Amino acid sequence: MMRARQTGSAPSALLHRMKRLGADGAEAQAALAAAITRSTPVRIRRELATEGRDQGPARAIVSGWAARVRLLLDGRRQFVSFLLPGDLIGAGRQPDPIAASTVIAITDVAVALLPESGSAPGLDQAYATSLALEEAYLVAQVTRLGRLNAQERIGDLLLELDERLALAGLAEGNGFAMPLTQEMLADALGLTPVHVNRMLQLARREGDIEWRPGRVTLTDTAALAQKVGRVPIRVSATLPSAY
Amino acid sequence: MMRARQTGSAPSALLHRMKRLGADGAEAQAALAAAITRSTPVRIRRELATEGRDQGPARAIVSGWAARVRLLLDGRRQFVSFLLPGDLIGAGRQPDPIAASTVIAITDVAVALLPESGSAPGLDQAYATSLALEEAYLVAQVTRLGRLNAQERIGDLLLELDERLALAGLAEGNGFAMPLTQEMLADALGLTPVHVNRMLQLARREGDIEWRPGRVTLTDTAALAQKVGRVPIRVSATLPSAY
DNA sequence: CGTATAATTGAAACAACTCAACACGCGTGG
DNA sequence: CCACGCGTGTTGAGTTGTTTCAATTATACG
Repeated sequence: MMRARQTGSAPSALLHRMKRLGADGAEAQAALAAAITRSTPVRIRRELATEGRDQGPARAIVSGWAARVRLLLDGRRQFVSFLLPGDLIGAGRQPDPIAASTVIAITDVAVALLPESGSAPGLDQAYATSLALEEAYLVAQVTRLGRLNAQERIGDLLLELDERLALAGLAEGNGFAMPLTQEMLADALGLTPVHVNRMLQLARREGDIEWRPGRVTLTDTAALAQKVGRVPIRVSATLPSAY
Repeated sequence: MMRARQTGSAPSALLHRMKRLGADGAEAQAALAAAITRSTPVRIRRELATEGRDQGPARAIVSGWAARVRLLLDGRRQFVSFLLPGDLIGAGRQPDPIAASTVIAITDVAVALLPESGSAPGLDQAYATSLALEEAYLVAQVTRLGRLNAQERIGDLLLELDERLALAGLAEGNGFAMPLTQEMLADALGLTPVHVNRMLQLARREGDIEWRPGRVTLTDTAALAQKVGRVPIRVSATLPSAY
């Protein structure tokens, strides 16, 4: 059940996503491609950043999944967000940044140092838009936890993951490779693993999803979106609204 | 019970906060002061931004409180965050930004247009740090909703408000003017107003807080922080850790 | 095979919700 | 100046969604 494999690498999720976010010039793409060739592997369960410590240089997930996590003193754990291929880490521009949360590799991951801000046209715009997207998804996570019930939370999160993987060019029809265990899902959704299990079964019985460990299929994304009341996320008027 | 008054204006929360975030040069302060003189009033309950619509130019709350809110289709409401005096709106740098959430005035509010990015040294740094802080508080809100129980959520949020007001120079000993109703608190904490009411009473009985409509007193912030397991938020190594 | 990790099930307990009624302060208009 | 209405806070009783605990079954992997 423990899959240490990377999930989704493809032509390159990072190139794909950054292009969609505005880094579509040849120069920017070349700089990113160069960064990717120099990317370093990070093993599953290793930390990419530590809460309260130096954030380090701006980086990107080239392949694999990671998660932003906060640990409470008594052992409770909250997954704040998931980092998918093409997502950025620490792309903010303030000096001496400190990580607000720990980032941990959920699968084996490849990480690249991001080209310097300003080193190619379009790059800064893509960084800024990525940051705005990140914040928009945080807002979505807040409403998910604050106002959705267990069933809705699960459906909504799966739709978000699908949406974001599509942005990175990792759409695979109506489902995707899914390295999260039910326990991780629980820690992301503010639920217990037991309850996540029961609600997943319910969703399966109702035909909303298929679930094999390691892979989810969303039977009908539009219907599911309607069912959980999800609206797609947009942060820029000039960006396609597909995600 | 309806207090339409502004809460907290003082010498100027915006100047105070931006100075603490790195805009401490005379030029930056002068630019901000000029912006403040040109600030416009916004009435309670009016919107400062609308989800899905153009975000508009970067602005700051000069006085009063606002909130970032998301409305679900069936009427459920989630307060994503509160905007206090000195907080920024739409300080991201991506082009054609779209608001990810509606911003609504909780009290009468004064709003100033922010000086252009790059128009004075230190300004951009303060903007970036403010953005990072905003994200850190979003992360805090996620853990609050995901992993804290009702009692802890209330204590934790009150401590955060205290912390942030202090950053804006609006600390008033051990309490502060509090324009939020219990219903708003409920919508921020993912609870029902009834339950918030009961938990507030509990907190009062246990001596953690005093509550008069319009004003909260935190009897012993350190003890309360310990009780709810709260750790103060930091985003920059060069910034004072006081908040 | 044997061991570890993940998924599943059942029963009982609990935190938080719902519904409905009531109290209170305050501004407003008659 | 009083009556009324409205937003807010408070209370009680019953219900429900989610948790807890503990045990069992599947699945991967060496």
